[in-house]
Amino acid sequence: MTARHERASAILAVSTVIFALRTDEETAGVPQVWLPLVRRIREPFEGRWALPGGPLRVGEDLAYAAARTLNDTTGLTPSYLEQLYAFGDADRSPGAERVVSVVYWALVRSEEAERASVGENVAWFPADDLPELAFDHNVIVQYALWRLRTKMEYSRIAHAFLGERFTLAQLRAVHEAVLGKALDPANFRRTIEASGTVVATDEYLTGTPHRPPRLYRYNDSIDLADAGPLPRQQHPFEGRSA
Amino acid sequence: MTARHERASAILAVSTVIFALRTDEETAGVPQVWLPLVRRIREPFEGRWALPGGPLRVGEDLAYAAARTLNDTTGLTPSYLEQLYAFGDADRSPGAERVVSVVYWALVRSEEAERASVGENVAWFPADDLPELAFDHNVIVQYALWRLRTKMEYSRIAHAFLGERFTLAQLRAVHEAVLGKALDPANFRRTIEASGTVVATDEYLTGTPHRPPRLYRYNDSIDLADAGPLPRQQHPFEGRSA
DNA sequence: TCAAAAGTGTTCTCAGTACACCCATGG
DNA sequence: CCATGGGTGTACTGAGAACACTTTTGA
Repeated sequence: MTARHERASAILAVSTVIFALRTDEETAGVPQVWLPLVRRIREPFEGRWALPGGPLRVGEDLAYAAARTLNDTTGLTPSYLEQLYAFGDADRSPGAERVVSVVYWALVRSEEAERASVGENVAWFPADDLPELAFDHNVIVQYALWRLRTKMEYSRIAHAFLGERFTLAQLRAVHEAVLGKALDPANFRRTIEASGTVVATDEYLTGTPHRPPRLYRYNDSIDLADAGPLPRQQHPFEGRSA
Repeated sequence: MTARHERASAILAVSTVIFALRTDEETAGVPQVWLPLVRRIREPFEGRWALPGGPLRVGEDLAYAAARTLNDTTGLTPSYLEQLYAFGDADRSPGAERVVSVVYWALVRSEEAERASVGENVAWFPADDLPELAFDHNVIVQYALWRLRTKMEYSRIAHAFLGERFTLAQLRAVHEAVLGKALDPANFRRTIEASGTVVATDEYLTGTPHRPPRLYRYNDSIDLADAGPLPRQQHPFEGRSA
């Protein structure tokens, strides 16, 4: 009949797909989407790369656990964090007990991404050229990428890759990197300005070899109105510097 | 550091928000969105209405568990089932141990909804006029309703409320009920026909007090392409008749 | 022949796109 | 003064909204 107080027979974990823009040496200045992965140090899939994550602690909210575990493993503090999907198919962890993973996706600013701890067991990979990952993590990353691209087109998340002030060219570069195609500068400018998501400041970026572009800032007063009626929890975890 | 093999300190359950269109006596033929709820028979929130659901069984996929528990409690078989969100805030189950709920939302055809078991502990409610529910279920229903409305505008889920053959007026009535506003019949027809989501049959619905409308059917050959790269699992649970 | 819904045609608006062109700065 | 990206103007296109109009049935 209805729910008994049996224990659900599953381990509950939280993982996060972290996206940042990085400029590869090869791609010569054109930023691309990268993500940090951690190497597994035990079976199953020992030695394989996997999404950062960990178990949910007592009294810890899901979003908080996502932010905490990603910080523990990569040292990063995300500027955007959103739940992606709960993966719980019975066969996703062959041999071992079934794990239900509540997966989040996160964005980090480029400056923040520089500071990330890298080492033997943490490394960055281009999002559309990954090795074979542990568990079903390849599928998960694909889905997260799809969500990132889809949401980029109707939402305001691009700002989460940038700092406080930015030029429209920088904002456009974010869109281009995520969508993987060039955008018309003139039309992009008009679309963004019409949306009211950014506000022009009276500052300009100097030192360029051409006309100095105006700096803009994020317009906080605009309601996102695209995440549905779920209560906002924009920054569930304000970084704990080591 | 990374995930230990500790047990996550949470009970894992699956619940479902079930939507169907019903024609109230009061609203005189205009269908509205309704949903079935079950009455809780133990603490916490004993006596309150709640979403149907239950614990996840060993070796059972999440979507399957959603379809099974909703069938167990309401007797319904959904024509559409999709994951909504994982709710796991530490304080959502006051007093009791924290429960992480993976919530699904489902659509059932009107004929199927008629057959639903109703009784002392199962009843239907209009979706936008609910009593105070157990746990955070009011918020969950609000979110599911938002998803239903959002998805209705760019996807093909409306068919899940109807049978094999239907008129465009019936399809339009589904949209109108979900969106809560009237739509222009002429423009609706053109939009739907242009989308290629339905195919005209050479049958007509007779017995109307006016010109008999043509019957259409769902176009299976069109890819939805709106759910992202997640593997399809359209009908995880093919009803188990009691 | 009339009411009512099925179905068609026409126009308007607006967002997105393509692309020509001027502006301002460092070298 | 010139190369380069910043920034503006303008025209084209397609989707959606508004609404007038014709068609086909039962009563």
